[in-house]
Amino acid sequence: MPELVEVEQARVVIADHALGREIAAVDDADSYVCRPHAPGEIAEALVGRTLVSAHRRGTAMWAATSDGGPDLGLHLGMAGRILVDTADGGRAVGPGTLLSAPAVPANPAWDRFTIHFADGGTLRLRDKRRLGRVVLDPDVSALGPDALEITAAEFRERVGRGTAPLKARLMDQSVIAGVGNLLADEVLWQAVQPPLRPAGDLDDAELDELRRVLRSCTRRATRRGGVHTGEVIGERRADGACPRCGAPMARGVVGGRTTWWCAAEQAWRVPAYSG
DNA sequence: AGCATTGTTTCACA
DNA sequence: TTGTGAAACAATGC
Repeated sequence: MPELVEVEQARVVIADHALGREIAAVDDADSYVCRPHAPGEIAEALVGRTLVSAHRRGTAMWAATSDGGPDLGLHLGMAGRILVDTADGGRAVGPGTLLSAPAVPANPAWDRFTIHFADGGTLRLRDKRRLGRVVLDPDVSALGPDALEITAAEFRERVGRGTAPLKARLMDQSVIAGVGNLLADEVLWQAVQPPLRPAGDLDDAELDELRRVLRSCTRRATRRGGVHTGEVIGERRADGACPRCGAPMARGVVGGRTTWWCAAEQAWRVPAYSG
């Protein structure tokens, strides 16, 4: 589920519904999700406080806490969702309530971390696959600039270098933070760039265009409810066809992830050796 | 049974 | 030392 788009949705849910509510209890018993904290450690740091603001950089998210308390880091991993029960006892809100988004998984056993507010409501990390992470004072220093905040000059400088495939460079969170596997496929298709092309080969105009497309894809996905709504995402299958030209979609592994691209428009062949 | 999965981290290697 | 790629991580669905 979560790339930058989904994490931003979750951040907004927290900002709109979870701030200022006194924390009465915390279930941090999942010692894998909460590593390296011992059970009770996060609870002790949070009980009695409130969340005061919600932040995000790439897919890393955290909430500041009152009275100089530690930041609460919340990472959604591969399948995590944030659910917040409203103070009036209303139904949970979260990305899953958006019409086009996949339904929130219902199994309570998938609640890996829960904050119980004094008003009776909760904030939960519901994560089917358990690759999400909750940690106090998360270290985000290794992340590059957020994909939505990076300037054109930074983008040219950071993305447009190296011999790694363009897609791998885009997904390198230390280069630019927030672009995951699906968004990368969508952006490269929209920009008509081969995923396998070496990142350092792009000129400034191409990099500027790539950044423009990244921004438009991200905005569009946010508007429509998630990165899965991308135009080419539905064609990521064996009999998929390019929505522009109808050519078959090609499949490969780039940057360690399954990658789909238009076999005609985004083809890349290693230039012939001409020495 | 076997493989794939919208993320991150660690390790091996050039 | 730096960059790159593969595997592991946990759990589930097809």
